[in-house]
Amino acid sequence: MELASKYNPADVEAKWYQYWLDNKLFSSKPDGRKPYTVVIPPPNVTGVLHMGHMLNNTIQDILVRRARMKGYNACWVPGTDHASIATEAKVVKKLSEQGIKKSDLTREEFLKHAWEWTNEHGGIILKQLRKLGASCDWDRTAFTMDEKRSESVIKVFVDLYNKGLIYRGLRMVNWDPKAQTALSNEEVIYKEEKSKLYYLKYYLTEADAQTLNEEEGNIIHRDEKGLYAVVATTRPETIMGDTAMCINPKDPKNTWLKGKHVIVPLVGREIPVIEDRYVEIEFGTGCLKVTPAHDTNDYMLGKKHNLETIDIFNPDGTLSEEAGLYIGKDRMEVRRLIAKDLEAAGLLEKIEDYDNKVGYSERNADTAVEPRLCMQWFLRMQHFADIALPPVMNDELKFYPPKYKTTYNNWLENIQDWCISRQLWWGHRIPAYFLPTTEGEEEKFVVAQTVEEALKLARQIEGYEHITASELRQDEDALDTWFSSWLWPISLFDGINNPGNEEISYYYPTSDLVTGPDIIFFWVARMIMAGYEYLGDMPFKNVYFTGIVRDKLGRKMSKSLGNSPDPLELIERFGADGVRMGMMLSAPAGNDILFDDALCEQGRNFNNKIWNAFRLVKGWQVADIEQPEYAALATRWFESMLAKTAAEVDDLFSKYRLSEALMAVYKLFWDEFSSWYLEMVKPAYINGEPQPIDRATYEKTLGFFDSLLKLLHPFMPFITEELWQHLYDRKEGESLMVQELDIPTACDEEIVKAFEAVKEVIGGIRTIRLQKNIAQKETLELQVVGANPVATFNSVIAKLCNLTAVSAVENKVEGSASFMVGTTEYAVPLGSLINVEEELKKLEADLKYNEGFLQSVLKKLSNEKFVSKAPAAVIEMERKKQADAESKIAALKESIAALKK
RNA sequence: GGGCGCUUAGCUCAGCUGGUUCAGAGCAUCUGCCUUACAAGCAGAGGGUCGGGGGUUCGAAUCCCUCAGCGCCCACCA
Repeated sequence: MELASKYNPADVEAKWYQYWLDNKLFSSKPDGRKPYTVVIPPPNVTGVLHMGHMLNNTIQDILVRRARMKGYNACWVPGTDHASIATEAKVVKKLSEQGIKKSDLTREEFLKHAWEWTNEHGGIILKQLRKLGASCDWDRTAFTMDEKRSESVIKVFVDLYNKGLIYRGLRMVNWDPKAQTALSNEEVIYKEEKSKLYYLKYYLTEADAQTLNEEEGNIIHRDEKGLYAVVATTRPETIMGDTAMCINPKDPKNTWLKGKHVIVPLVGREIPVIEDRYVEIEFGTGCLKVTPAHDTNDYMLGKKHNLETIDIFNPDGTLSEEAGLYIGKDRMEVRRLIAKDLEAAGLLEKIEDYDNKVGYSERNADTAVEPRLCMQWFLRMQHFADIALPPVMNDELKFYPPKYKTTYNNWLENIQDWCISRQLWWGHRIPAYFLPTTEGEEEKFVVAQTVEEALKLARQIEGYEHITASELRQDEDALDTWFSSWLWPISLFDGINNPGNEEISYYYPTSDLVTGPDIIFFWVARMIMAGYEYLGDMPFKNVYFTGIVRDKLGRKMSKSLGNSPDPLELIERFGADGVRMGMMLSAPAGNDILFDDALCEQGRNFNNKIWNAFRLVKGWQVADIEQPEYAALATRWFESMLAKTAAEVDDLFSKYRLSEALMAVYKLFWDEFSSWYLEMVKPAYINGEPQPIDRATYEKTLGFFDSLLKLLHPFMPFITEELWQHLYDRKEGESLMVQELDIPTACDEEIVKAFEAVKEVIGGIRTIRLQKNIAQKETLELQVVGANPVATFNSVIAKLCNLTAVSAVENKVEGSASFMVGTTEYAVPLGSLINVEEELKKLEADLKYNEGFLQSVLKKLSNEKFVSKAPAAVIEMERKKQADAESKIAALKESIAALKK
């Protein structure tokens, strides 16, 4: 067959992917083999493939393909996540572009739009993964909001409610005013921000001012309008919600305020001064304004001191009627306005620059989260922390790299209840049904999987015996997206709806989870919790945390920076295999990877190398001739190299050191196989005619190639399949991806070691050729002074260096260039070509180094403490170093003397 | 404020249960080659007092202390 001199990935990738699909090679069903299971971290259904997905899925595919070739029944389950808040935001945006407001739609109408959007964009990302070569069992493709998954979520909600682990309560939650929903603590990202600290004047009430004795202190603030306290705040727009001022009881500078009342600036409301140790004496003036409705700590203070709560915000972040001022204006605008108005009214003492942290919504990066008091659903987490912590801490379930155990431990030890309700429509609707109640009466509800069951439960409540379904009102809220994702490893095998079924029993616990450390709390920890709660076992045995993909300057990839390459375009430029290799070359587990196109280029170049090696081997004419000695040696040596590397790769995979495993195979192919082995066995040309190769060597070489392709396949599936198909005649339906990776790992260390010396000898001769500018075509001769430790390989050395003879001599001839390998001296007679002065210089430099080395060894050996305390083996080693150095020095001196004659 | 991690060649990293001439790899660089598999290549070479300082030890990139710089996570100083 004719092969181009350059590999063109575009020619073969689509073909082989389709071939794998057609032959159902990705599909998995429970059988007698051991399972190897991976569940994909489901990307957002409307998402587009980015570099993070590329890294993540390349790693998963490498693990899955390798497991498959190692004899496991490999099952990689793909799917997407409905990503409630992100998707809903996208749909809202799209609708608003069409002039439709969400508030004008009914829930049903909105969901219709959302499903349309999902069906249109959904799964694009999964299609893109195919270009990468992902060997997912596509027949299993799931969606967190498909029927089975939804049913599982609802069932779990009801179960946890019945176990008393889910409760409903009025709490201070993180409110996203843009999406108009509550968020969990984990969904809030705190950012350092340059803001202002406003010092506001709170005047004492006249009555209180009069009770104050003039002499009581000189720290009392006074101006023409009276006595006042100063409060420092970053949020002056919340003063309408102030219901107290708080001081620390131990704060001497504020004792004069004890028991007094002050007037909220602009608002005019009279509020009490309360005392609480929570207040930092050193911060600002030591006076804190308390706004129980709009700050978590203030809320806590409010509860403790029985303060009134005034909610001055609407859900969208504008000021409400309750505020009394600035009604309908946005909170951020009000901050600017009120500062001016306070200033104008002489109520603003000063403004200082101040750095503080502001919480933002994870999904609406530009929206500052507003603490807000509202009724939400919560999951009690202590129970889950208790079951999920030990298995990770005692390494039953392993984290790679293990440093994330600390992070995990930290979070679980300080666990807080999980706010699971979201004021969204896109998601799993909470299966709680409210019963009609009269004004002022406490709300009543039932929780059940269906309306029918809810009705049954409702009718058991006194006074509701005759209630009808239409009188039940289902909770409007949806569940947090992660409340479905946490069941993923279980729900994919229908283990919630159908416990103990064949699939869940076979595939669970899954093997490896590959994900980013950014979702360790959102997802990883919670899956572990759900796993132990519902199956009494871990959801996966190992977690591989990838790093973040950054650009080569170390910056995060982002749309706004424009530094994120389009993965599909990269695949077009370098081929999927090239890109996969580019991702893997610098991706040790847990380390951020600094992505650079050059790495993909390296991958592409490697593909080309493999391709051309294949062209060489398949281009040989085979003849039934005797195997030359050098070829027999070469095959014996490479067999050992292959075994050695296979063992090394096994070990590296067991430690999840994938980039190092790839590097080991890369070097095996490029250096050992191409540069050494093929050069050794390659038949010569005689009179411009290529000579045939002997059959034994040829067949061995094809066998090596086959093994190399197997080792490489998990990393670069396409090119390896293409070449494997051409290596021998293959039957329709056969594929490399299901071959067994069974390379023997027993290695002849002796020959490997001996050959390292041979390489050095050959390198020595090549250096001489280069330095003396002697073309490879010109033959040379090699003399070995004294015993020849590489005599076995003489035929190999002769072939690679184009030597007429390798001979052992007592003394090398005059006019030869020499070098040392170990303690043996090698010489290449060059006659008049030799430059005595240069040669001397070289030898003398070498001598100097060795004498210095000997000195340091002798110094060590003459140190009595060393000799008495170091272990015998170490001392022995030093003695050997000494002997070697002495013998080298003697040889060098002899050479120098000979040259000087 | 607490916790974790990092700093080794121009770049990205490995080595770190102390001792194999241990100072390594890949890329980049330099030199010579278009040699009939591959210039997306071949052959060869140079390059680091292992962030600074101190200590333990016969011996430290490796263990301890300290300083500096960087990164991440957690936390209710408005």
